[in-house]
Amino acid sequence: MEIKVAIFEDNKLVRDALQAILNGTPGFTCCGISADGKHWEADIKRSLPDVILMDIEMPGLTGIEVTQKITEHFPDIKVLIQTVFNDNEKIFQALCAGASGYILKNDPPQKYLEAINEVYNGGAPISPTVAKRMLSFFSNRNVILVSPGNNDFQLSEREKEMLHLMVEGHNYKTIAERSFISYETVRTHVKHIYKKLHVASRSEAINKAIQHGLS
Amino acid sequence: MEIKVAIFEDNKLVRDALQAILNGTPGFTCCGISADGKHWEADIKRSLPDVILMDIEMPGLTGIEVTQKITEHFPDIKVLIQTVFNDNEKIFQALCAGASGYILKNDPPQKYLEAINEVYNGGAPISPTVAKRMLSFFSNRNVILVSPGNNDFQLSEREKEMLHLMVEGHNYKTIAERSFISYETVRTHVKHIYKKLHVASRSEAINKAIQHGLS
DNA sequence: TTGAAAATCACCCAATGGGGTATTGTATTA
DNA sequence: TAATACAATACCCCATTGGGTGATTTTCAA
Repeated sequence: MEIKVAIFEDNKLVRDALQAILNGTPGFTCCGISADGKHWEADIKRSLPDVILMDIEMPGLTGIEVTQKITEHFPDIKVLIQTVFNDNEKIFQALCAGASGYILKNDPPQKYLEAINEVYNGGAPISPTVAKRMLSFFSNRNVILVSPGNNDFQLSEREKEMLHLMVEGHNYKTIAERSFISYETVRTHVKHIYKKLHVASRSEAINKAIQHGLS
Repeated sequence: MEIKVAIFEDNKLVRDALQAILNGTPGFTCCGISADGKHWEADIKRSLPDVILMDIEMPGLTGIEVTQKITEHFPDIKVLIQTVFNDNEKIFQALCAGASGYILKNDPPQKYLEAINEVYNGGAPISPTVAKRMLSFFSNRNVILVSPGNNDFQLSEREKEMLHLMVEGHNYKTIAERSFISYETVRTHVKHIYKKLHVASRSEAINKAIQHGLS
């Protein structure tokens, strides 16, 4: 049984090269190629891949966002992210996106095939350089982990704005000034927020907001 | 030049076995062994290792705490953590402690030696199982990154407790009940906290506490 | 087109929070 | 031993916040 691989990659040269390598190697098939993430859902439903090779720097929807959506909607499909990891801040976003492995963009083709095989078999291939960057990124940091999802408190956009400003430590007056609305309107929004979050004070609201990633 | 390795491991059998392997292999020396982390600083200053093999589950000071202190005070010493990683929550604590690599406790001796060699040469060895756990741990989580250090607001222990309860959303009354002190005493502590943090309201204090990892 | 949210503003009253000041005992340290 | 810092307690005054009630306008979907 061949491993069906779909490619998301904006560079045509790289895209074609990867496709050629995959189709030219026994055990692998390239079942789909996409230059961007715009139609990721349709692309995937057509190609039905086992493994997706995802470029992290794509125009429009980034590879991170597409990976997030794919792992959410198609948890059985493994995503292998290829990156240069120049941007340090993106490392942990990419980590949280739910990919199954990370390889470097200038790893040799043989590494690509090994990595694809490894994720297909439930492994988690990480290139040494990527691993090193990951560790040094987390080294001596304080990180707060937030329970996933459950963001369905039905807060309106305006209410989310208010809550965000509250989390930042503002009071009614400064929130009103920043939002160009009256003090009393801010209070009304906040009352609605409290009802929706089932809390009765500012600090409880802030706590809940942070705990559920509403900030 | 031989690589000088110090061992932190509470199990005597494992400890002796590791020592024997290291001393029996050309290129490696065991320069120190410790059954716990109580005297980590003296131990290290005596043995002056290049690499430390750290057991994560030790009595007293945990391996995570010791690793944190070592990487803080001796940034040139590489720490290689050996773990079973049964406890999922510990993964990211271990990550943030600043270790240079992670291997599984039941990896074969050959893997140990390879890993020690790899960290010594600036690499970041991560056992496949550990890598898989790490990725699945971060998968689809929201994470808040916090600026490191700068915790020198000179808060007393009691004040930190108060602040912690405030961050959790409690009011004066419930803080007083939980801490078994009076309402007015809580208020006094909180006033002191506000002065030390240079804030003037609860939400600002909460914000600052989270931003600086005081919670 | 009619109704349901959402967004805006306002007033009242009670509860909570914030700032100042003061006293007492205890522990640590110079 | 004296000085210093911290913990704990208490009171006053006023600012801010929380809850209720009510109203107008807009927007969006059934």
